[in-house]
Amino acid sequence: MPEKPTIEGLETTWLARWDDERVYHFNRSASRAEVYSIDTPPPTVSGSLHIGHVFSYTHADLIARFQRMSGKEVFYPMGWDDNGLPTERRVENYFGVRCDPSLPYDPDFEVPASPAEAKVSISRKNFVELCQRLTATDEEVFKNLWRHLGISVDWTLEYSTISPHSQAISQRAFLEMLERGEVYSSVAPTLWDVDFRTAVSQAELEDRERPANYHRVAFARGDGAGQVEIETTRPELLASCVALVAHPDDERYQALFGTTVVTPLFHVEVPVLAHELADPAKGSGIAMICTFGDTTDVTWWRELALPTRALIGRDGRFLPADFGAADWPTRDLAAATAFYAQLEGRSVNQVRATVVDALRENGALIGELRAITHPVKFYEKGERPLEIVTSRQWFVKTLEHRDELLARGEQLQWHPDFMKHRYRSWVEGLNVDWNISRQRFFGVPFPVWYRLDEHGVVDFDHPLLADAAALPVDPSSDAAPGFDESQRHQPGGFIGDPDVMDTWATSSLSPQIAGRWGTDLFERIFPLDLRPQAHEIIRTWLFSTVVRSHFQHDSLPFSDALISGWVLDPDRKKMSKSVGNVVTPMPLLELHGADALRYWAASGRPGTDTAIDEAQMKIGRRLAIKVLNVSKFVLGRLEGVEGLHADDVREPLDRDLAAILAQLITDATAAFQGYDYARALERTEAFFWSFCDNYVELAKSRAYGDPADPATRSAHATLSLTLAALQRLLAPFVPFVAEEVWRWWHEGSVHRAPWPTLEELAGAPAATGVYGAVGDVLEAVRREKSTHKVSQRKGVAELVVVAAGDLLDVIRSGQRDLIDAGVVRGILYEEGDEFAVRVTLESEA
RNA sequence: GGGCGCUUAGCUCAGUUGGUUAGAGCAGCUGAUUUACACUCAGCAGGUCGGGGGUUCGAGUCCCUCAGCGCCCA
Repeated sequence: MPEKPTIEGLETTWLARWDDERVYHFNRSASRAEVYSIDTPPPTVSGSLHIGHVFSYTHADLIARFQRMSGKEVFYPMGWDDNGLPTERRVENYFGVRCDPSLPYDPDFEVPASPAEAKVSISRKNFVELCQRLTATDEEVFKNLWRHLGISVDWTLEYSTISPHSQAISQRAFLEMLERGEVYSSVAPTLWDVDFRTAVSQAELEDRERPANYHRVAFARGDGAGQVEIETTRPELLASCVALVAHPDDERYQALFGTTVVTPLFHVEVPVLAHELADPAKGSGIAMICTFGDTTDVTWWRELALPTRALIGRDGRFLPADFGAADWPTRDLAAATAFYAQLEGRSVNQVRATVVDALRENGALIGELRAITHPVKFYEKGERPLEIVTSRQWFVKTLEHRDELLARGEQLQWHPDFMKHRYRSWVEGLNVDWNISRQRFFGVPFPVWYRLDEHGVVDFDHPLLADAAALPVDPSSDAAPGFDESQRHQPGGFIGDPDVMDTWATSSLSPQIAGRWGTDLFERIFPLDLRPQAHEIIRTWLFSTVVRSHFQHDSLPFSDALISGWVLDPDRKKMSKSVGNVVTPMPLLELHGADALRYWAASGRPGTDTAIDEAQMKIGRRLAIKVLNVSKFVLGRLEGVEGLHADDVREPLDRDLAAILAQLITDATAAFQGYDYARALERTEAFFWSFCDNYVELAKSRAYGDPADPATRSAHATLSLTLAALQRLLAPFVPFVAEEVWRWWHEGSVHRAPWPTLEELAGAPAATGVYGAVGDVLEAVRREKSTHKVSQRKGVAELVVVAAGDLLDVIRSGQRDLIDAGVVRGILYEEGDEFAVRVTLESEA
């Protein structure tokens, strides 16, 4: 025990010792019943470090430490989600490169010294190498933060979602789903980001309010008898119009249903149809259906069995149009073709301007444009509105399992409970199967190839599957089973599936990856006990993990989900990059210390958004310092005192404190078991400060007495038992200082010490109220001294306590400590109904 | 449009199944002074618990309703 204890330097010391002693090492021989397993979120390492990370990872760590002290063997891995689009984008910007999969690998490639405006095109393999290079350094930064914060993961269980192991697991799971018919590929209209040039899934969408204009456009009736006016925000898609649609009950259009109209400019005859998704209140109540302007168009196209006249390509530019083909007739082929020639190859905005000008010129545009604001679907990381592009994609069948997935949500224990609504409303709102293919580069490839027939035509319907023993495979460089690499792209040969999987398609297997699915380890940890995560990824990570486990294991992947809230900026505003109010954790960690940051994080209850509050961190730091000081004092009193036991707690005041401590242990344990770490902290902290300021002051004089005196021994035993309990109750919250003070008088780590129980207090003594009653009297004495602005060491000439008889007896039993702590020269008791204390201070002389 | 959460002292938040004068910390104010701790200790002051209505002997807590803030889904 140091002469002058300080919290400076504790982090460095204990981080190293914990490593040396393997305090957080998971014992792989433990049985499932002995294990508490945690499905740690693998953070996206290419994202910036964020104070939100500190927040939610601390919450998980609090539970991990509680469970470890409760005797569980804690499986607490750490993963990195390094594959996927965020990494690609970061690599493009960081190195100034762009992936062009048509280029050959250049083994001598060196990155530009400084990223230039014009990006250098490199091969896929070169690109992937750069991704791996950058994520390796990013992961170090994250790891450094977790370690500094005292997160008690077993670093030997580290994984990354792009590692060969993860790829093998991900590919195996995919092949098994394919075998069971839970995944399929099809050519379908898909939401598409034209900048990233990839499909995106429903989970990655977000609506953004955008200004737009309603254009009123006249269509001639097919029989020449007048015209029909529709309103559209996307006149550029006029050429892909396949029908008009109105609500079946709409009086205005009853006569039109079953007839045809002709599109202006392109002279294409299209039917007028009825469908209940047409909104009579929107625009003129009749809309044009294009293939495809939005997801409603896709629904109409499918349900009304309309032809496909897709015009927008993967790069967002207009494709050639096949006017005059069988399902694309026009009454004026020459005019349609001539006008469309001005549109082909142009962007959406350019086409819109050209079409609107032409409509205005020929009189089909009616009146002025009408400005509106409406929600537009964006890829959450994208900058331009999503288009709908028809392409081949792999889908997981979620829609037909909706009811089972809803039942899984009910089966899961949510903390807080109301978070289950997020899951339910998401699953209820699913409208397309989960698209897991991405037309990108840094990800897990699909382990499939396709035959080419003698004409070089691809047979997508009979994919060639990788051998399970060969996983992981990369079909872009590994030859298909039974083929030779020379047959790639050759008639009669094969091609590899060009796509990679959605990041969530791999991270949804975090239990299988971390738990080494296929080995005995997996059986010891699955289903996991806890999924800790933030609420914004319920619809992605949590949902997708439930889907995979449901299909693969017919089980929930974990029994409990602990959902953390958001960290708000100090003004309670949501943090975002664009607003520029994102707070990075390292400076705060260095300024206030890990225990202090953890204390702040622990005060944020599950599911509750919490503002960054440096004042709260300072209180945590104060708590840590107090733990040092009170431990030093108590252990100073106990020097040379041997063999203390709960039976030595004899004095009424001490026994009552022990009773209150027993209640605290019961409460804190129950709170932790219910995942309410914040409540456990609040209770423990309140008791701790009362112990320091009241009990220690009351018992101090006794504690300085003769160790052989039973009263002194009682104080010593109480101080010892209480301190030992408090150090452990606080250990999950302030692990560094708790470890420091525990080791002053114990062998081994506090983080492997048993969680306090009532047994160590020799059962719970009955509460008598002495501690509270004596405290009330002491408070009255202190108030009197404060009011008279004299030292608390000032003597009290006479203290008169007025109370009911039984209460008087209680107070009398604590008299000795009260007299010492209050410096009381004389004490009198009076029977009375109203509790009162009269204090006469000693005169100045 | 459907749903969820929040609204308690200047600020941040506790208030378990309805039960005595509504709690804590911070900030503020007034003091103390060093045999664990100035990164300390004591004390004081501060609230018609968002508005309205209802149930009840009794409502911060239950019910209805309105408002504001935040979020989820469509």
